[in-house]
Amino acid sequence: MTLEHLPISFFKNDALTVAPALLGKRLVVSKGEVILSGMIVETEAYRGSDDASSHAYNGKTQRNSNMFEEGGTVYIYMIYGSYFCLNFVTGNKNDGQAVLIRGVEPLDGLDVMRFNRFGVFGKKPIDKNLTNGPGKICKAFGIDKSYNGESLSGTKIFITNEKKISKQSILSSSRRGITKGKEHLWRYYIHENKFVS
DNA sequence: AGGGTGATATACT
DNA sequence: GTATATCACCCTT
Repeated sequence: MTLEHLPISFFKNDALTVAPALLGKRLVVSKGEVILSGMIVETEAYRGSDDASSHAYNGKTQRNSNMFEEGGTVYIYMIYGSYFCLNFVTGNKNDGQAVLIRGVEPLDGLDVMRFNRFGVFGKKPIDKNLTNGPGKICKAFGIDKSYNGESLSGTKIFITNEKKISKQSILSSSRRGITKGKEHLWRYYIHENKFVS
């Protein structure tokens, strides 16, 4: 497996550029001996002061402060009291932009993921239910608030090149779960991939 | 379709 | 300090 990090400069672009470009890249989470990884298949872009449904819209708060860090920083938040969501900050410091990871196709550590999600080991066939949603990904990968503020240039969590996705198989749609403001086609996903939510 | 879940921000005493 | 509304979700029917 390729272990070359994507350069941090990759994340210092607009969220609308980074979100589709992340499709087909590999998310790697390293826990000592155990490596968990998967291919990113669905993302959503969130911008700053011009995006009413972004956490950053009303400026910096205790929860979202890491969203105002420089591109290449990890932003984790808890939603509905139960689930964590994984985001990568994009652009420059104080932009308040990020990309939410919504769908991942598991590659390494499937048995551990299955245990994290359902509390059982086993060699059952890969279930799309494992990682087809932002909360599910964090549960499967064991990502919690302790990853908030980590840099993607480190070894705990990072992104590598996996596979080139042809432009035709990248589709976009409106974002999910959005109730505020004007909605845009800022959700990106790989056509007909099983792990899209 | 409907409910569980509790952290978070904001607006009040 | 308390109260209330609001969630970038998941699971079960």
